[in-house]
Amino acid sequence: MKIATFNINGIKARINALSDWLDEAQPDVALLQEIKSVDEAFPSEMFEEKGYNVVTHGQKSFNGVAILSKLPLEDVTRGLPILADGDEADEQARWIEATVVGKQAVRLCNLYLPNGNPVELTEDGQPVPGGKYAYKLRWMERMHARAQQLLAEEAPFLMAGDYNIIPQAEDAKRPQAWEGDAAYRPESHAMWRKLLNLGFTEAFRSRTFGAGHYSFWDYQAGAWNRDDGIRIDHFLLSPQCADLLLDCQIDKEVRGREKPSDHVPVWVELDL
DNA sequence: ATGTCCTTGGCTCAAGGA
Repeated sequence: MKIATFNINGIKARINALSDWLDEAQPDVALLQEIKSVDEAFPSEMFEEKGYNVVTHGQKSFNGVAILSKLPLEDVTRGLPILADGDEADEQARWIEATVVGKQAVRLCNLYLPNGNPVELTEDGQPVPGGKYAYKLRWMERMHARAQQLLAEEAPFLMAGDYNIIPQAEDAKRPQAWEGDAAYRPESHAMWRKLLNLGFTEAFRSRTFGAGHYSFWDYQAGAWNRDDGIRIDHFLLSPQCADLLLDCQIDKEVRGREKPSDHVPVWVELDL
């Protein structure tokens, strides 16, 4: 089973690019982020005609996630659970879960992690409460709690999407340019490791080593032409899911096409 | 650090987000 993640940066602007990529890459499942559309405006019919089931969790203008799947999507839930006193339901559409059943069932968590910039810090270096960076870190804390719940089931599941996290220096062409950025700050790296340390396998790095592998190139300053990219789109696999991993690749060439997203698809092949 | 793109409001450009 081929499962892909793809931040499309707006469904209206990406209809053709997305359609073409689906036709040739033929993923069984596509986890989409930044659909930037309300549910009613998402062109589900176009994907249903290609044989996909479609579920969305959208909002106006920003964010929004969707799942396309050739297999039925079961037990769909939207949003991260409210996990602590004082937590409010997330008004931002960034998380959707569903289960697909191949040889066995696998739970799919599709996420669009907050960007977190600009970073605002207090005088003693703490993220300003209510600021975008504090929201990112708090969101990661909630995601961590949800991951713990799912791990307790000891069944295959994955969490994939746009993490807005550059894991290591080798994941950026110019790492020094990202120092201080919400995707590369120490607090962000600490939360990323805290997630991984629950026992996840980062699919791409379990198979490919070394620098020069990116999933995002900014539209600005000729980043694509200079291959000035970062790797921020990831798959985290639960132990039972990692055992099923056959392959993980980045569809880099998609970035060089007509009217591209600033992200490219990343996919895993699972023995399912 | 900014050589861009996407969205919306209610236009023909500006602002916010990334």
